[in-house]
Amino acid sequence: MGRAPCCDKANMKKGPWSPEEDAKLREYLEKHGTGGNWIALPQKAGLKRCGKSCRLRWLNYLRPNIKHGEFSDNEDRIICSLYANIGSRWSIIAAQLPGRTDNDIKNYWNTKLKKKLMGVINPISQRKPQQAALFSSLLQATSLPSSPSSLLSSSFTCSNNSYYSAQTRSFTEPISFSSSPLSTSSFATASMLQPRETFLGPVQNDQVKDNLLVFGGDASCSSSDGSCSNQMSHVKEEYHDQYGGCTNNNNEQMGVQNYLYNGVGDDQKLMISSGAAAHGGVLNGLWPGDNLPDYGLEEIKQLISTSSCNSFLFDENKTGEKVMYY
DNA sequence: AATGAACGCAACCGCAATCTC
DNA sequence: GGAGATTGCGGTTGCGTTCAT
Repeated sequence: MGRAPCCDKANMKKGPWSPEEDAKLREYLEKHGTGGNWIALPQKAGLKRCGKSCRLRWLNYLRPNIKHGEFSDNEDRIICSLYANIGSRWSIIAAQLPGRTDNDIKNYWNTKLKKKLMGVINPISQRKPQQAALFSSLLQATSLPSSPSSLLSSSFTCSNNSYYSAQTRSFTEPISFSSSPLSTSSFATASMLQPRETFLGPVQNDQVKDNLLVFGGDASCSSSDGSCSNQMSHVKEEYHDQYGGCTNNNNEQMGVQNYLYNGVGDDQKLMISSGAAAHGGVLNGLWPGDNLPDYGLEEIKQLISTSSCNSFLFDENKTGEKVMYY
């Protein structure tokens, strides 16, 4: 049985919003709110728009406190950092940047930030030995667990006594991570596991200190949809893929493993696999090689980890205690 | 000045998750 | 418990603007 369309598209206006439409929508929402039903809203508000379209317009543009314009360096860094660890989870990234929407960040990433990073990827691709050394030093710097097994046997304790068990690969309920400091040994995975509201609060500008990113504080709802939904079901899947059964990317994962077990230590294994498997990323060679037709997620992540963004991830002056607080 | 290419951003689309009845 | 409705999300597209030739 087919699914009914959310609205009668034939009678719906599409395309850019006029100031009049904006005014109608804003006025209605300020008076009545959404009433919990976006589908019915356009009719009530006297708009010939799809409910989805209204919702998007409100959340991406009309909603109060939306920040438009240039992204700051701190915001750049935050985006880089989170992208390197969680990939294109724009809503989660947006939640860390008050006033920014996921659409904004997505656009910004696709049009500017990615290119910025691409500008330095070529030189890196020519430095395999150095990169290996860099990887090594980065991993040392980040104090990752000594082996994947140490992670697999770990659990994440949460503020309200719920926790994630790697052995059972499940969360107890209720799910909530502590916002107290976590060492980077937890970061690679914990950051992928966090529900946005509880684990990562919005990053305040003054929270980026001494090249260390500090997360915490109140949650925000800055996705394009303004949503604050719990991400954990998705995260569970991700984690399952990562350490359990990666069904979609077996080849890539095998490729990772082959590489890992031939070339690098366990620390590296963890770091690489956490990114690669979690996203089902395409590994066009972790070392950008002779054939590099396109830069995949991993290359970008690698780049982020090794170049322009890493200065805030790692305190370059303190090789012994490189701890990020989240 | 004209024109085509590149860019940036708002909006759309489709799918998956969640909710409601 | 199941089906349909609604919401949330990320990828993609379309179009206006800017830039280069």
